[in-house]
Amino acid sequence: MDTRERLIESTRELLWERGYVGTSPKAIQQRSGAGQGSMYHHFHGKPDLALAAITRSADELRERARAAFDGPGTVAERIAAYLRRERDALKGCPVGRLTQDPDVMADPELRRPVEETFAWLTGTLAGLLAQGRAEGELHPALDPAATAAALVAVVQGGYVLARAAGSPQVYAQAVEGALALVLQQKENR
Amino acid sequence: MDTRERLIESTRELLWERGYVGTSPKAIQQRSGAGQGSMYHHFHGKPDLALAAITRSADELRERARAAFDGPGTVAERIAAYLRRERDALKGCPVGRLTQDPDVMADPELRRPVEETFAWLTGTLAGLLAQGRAEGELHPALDPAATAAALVAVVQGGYVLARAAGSPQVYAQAVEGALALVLQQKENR
DNA sequence: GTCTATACCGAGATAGAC
DNA sequence: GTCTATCTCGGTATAGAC
Repeated sequence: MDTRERLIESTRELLWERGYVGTSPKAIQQRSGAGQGSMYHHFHGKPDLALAAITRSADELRERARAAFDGPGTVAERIAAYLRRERDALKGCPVGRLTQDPDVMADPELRRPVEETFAWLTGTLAGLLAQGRAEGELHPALDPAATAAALVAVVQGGYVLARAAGSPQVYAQAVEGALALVLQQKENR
Repeated sequence: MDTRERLIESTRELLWERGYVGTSPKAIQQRSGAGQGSMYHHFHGKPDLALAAITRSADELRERARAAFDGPGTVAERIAAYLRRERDALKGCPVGRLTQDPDVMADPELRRPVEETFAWLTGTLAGLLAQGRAEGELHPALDPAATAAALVAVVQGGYVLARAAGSPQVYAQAVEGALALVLQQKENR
């Protein structure tokens, strides 16, 4: 991995662990093993480097979600697979976390990937839910957009609960609770 | 409002807006109108002041939730009232946000109020759900603890979605989606 | 209780040598 | 491309006068 690459990866880790305000150029340099001059040679500064890191994290999240959504099985199974996918609940969501970073939200460039990621995520999930409803797999009264928003929110909020409790268990509990509500519609249909 | 009080309130606002790492003593002094010496007279430093602010925010959250939970109406109505309560979705949760602050989570003293708040919240909500189930108001197969975790997560995650989208609408959508899933059980019973 | 002075360190970046 | 030197500012706190 070359220097530029190590800088981006180190920044991704630090943004995930400490957020934008909590991440200093010096910390990035130390973790990546790159020197001061090296970092400023490859990037214009902290925001520039952060943009590269955030964009990559957003892309990665999208790909992982797509893999579950496009996987095998019924709509319900694919949604369950997405929600139950192994996650490091205590670390939280590398993209969702940026939402709490005032400096990220204040910068349109840094903010865009975050905004687009969640728009895509809820939109895609809503499409999947609509499909499941059309195929009679889900309750006809189910609102795809609202349900999609609720499910994505459960994941993001599940991280909050897990971190607050200091245990990943609560995350799993929240997800199972939500899943039970969605899937139960099938049985009651 | 005396100086000490203004210091606490200003810190609460800043922690809410910018988090712990993003809040400097200087910023607190400016917002509260208190001088350097004044702040260090009333508090031992940033962590001490933050503890007072966090504790108060946690207490406040608890009281507001209790008001909804103990309000009039059926269990379903009280839960709906809690979820639909007016919230400043774009600002997020003053307590949940701290969960993303590495320095807060690393300090047991600062962390405790956060942990306790969510434990109480999910526990209380679970009790309410269990009551609703016992009284035949909710589906007998509903898991109170898991459902409570899911609902609290929807609120916390709803804030994330709202901030990502830059619009409070998404928050409302997520909450309504979750509520529809929970209440629908009643109709299908 | 509140003020000002002072101190030290890290954040964030630039300049120029190699 | 990478290194070191240097710069300026703000974060965080202490000391002592008033």
